[in-house]
Amino acid sequence: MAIAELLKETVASEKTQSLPQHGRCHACAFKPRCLPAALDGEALTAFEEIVTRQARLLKAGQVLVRQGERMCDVYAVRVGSLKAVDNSTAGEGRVMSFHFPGSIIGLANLEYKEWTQTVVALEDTALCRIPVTALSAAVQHQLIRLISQSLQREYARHLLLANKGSAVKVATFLLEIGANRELRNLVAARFTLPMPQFDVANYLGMRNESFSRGFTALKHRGLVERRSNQIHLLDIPALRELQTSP
Amino acid sequence: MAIAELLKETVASEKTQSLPQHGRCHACAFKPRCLPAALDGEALTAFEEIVTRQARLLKAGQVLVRQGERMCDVYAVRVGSLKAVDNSTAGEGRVMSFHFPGSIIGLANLEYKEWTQTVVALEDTALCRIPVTALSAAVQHQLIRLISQSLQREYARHLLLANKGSAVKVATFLLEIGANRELRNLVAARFTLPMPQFDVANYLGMRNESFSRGFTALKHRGLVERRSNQIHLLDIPALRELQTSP
DNA sequence: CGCTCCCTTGACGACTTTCAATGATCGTGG
DNA sequence: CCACGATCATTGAAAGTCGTCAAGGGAGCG
Repeated sequence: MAIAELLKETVASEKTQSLPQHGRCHACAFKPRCLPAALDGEALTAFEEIVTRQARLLKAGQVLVRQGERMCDVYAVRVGSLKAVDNSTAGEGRVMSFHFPGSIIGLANLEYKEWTQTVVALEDTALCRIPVTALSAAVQHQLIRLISQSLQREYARHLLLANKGSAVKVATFLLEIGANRELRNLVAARFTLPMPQFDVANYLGMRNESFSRGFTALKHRGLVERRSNQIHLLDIPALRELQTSP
Repeated sequence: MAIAELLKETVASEKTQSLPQHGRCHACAFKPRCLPAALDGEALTAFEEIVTRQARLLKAGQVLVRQGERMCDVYAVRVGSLKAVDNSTAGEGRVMSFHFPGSIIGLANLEYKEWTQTVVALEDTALCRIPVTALSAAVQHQLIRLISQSLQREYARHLLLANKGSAVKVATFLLEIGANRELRNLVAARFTLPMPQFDVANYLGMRNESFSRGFTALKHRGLVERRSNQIHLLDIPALRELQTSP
């Protein structure tokens, strides 16, 4: 498959250190570590047996699931990235979350049996389809940890949305992306944003223009650099400091 | 116990319709339906066996758990109410959630083994202590539904924090309280807020003064009434309409 | 009665949004 | 290979909202 080949290259070229060796991931043909980071050991094995070969591939812009559809599966992201958009209110929708390799899509919808968000691929993306019926016994404990984590993350986002100015929001977002990449053994300080800027602004609860102003503020302080969607974090400690004090 | 007696009265007097009869709740001496609403049938029974007699009583203002403490248990609220406050940033802390009878406290902390929020009783409150070690097999499935629900709620709050003006935030909050009371078979349109106003304002990501202005805006339109902390929703449909359009 | 705590209201300043125009980047087709 | 158009990002100025500071009012409690 062309997409898989392409993405294989991406993963290989961006790798910076040798990956942990806790068993090869059979569900994912080319590299270990493409399943949720929180899963390991026997849980990982159990997980793999469930999802083996249940792959789904999307090109940039394609829709994974649409708000209102019946939900029968959750999806684990292997490579690529997606956004989850809420269209329930007027206007052009609000980006509720981004999903990168390792995250599971649909954790907020297990209770209501239909999708409450529309999920769209931001680039060529590969996923594992996981029937909710498969979420029993063996993996439930892991699942609980994952949802709990997500909930924690959302609380952090509340703090961000409520208090902070635009520059701080931008800085926090970029640091989050970096931290996420570190978990995936990629360089934290230099990366390409897969989504357009206005998606990020939307996610952070502000207008495109405000994001732009916030970003140039950081740029003028020499904390970040950018060409197109190529981001370079020049002074991560200073960015971290921004989050707490002013 | 004095508190329990007092609260028994409260529950009895506010009850509006006969409660569903799916088995008596042994863990809760006076009424059924004081355990999480999402639990029922055999799951409820299993739950009760675990938490039987593990009660904990708090007076208004008392701290249930403190941010940073080791977490060994989660808590189910039986009667009363609490707030969960994050103190990690500067300032006087941000209210992350309120907890009413039926909700479980600690769902976001299962992954990190310590409390990330300080939880304080808003009034005299009774809880069930539930060791996390007890969260196995029998109740895990229910637990997943509960956390998933919470996550969904947090997404809804994002929509609120990001888009809306102060009046809409106030309206949404009041409607949420009403909806929650409906689930507990209480009148939705008339209630007493157990928390001071500035806690609500904080929860909604705005200043006390902004909340006040938002509320009086609703009052002038004849949608709500208030004496002290006694709230009366005069026109619930109109309040709902506010949330969507302007 | 007077204290404290909390809510309300006003005025001003800071920040974000809005509207509008310009500029950059990329893909397409000539 | 260049030019064009489309999409997206930047920048400015005006308007609106919220935060801040300050003063006043009201309810509850000793």
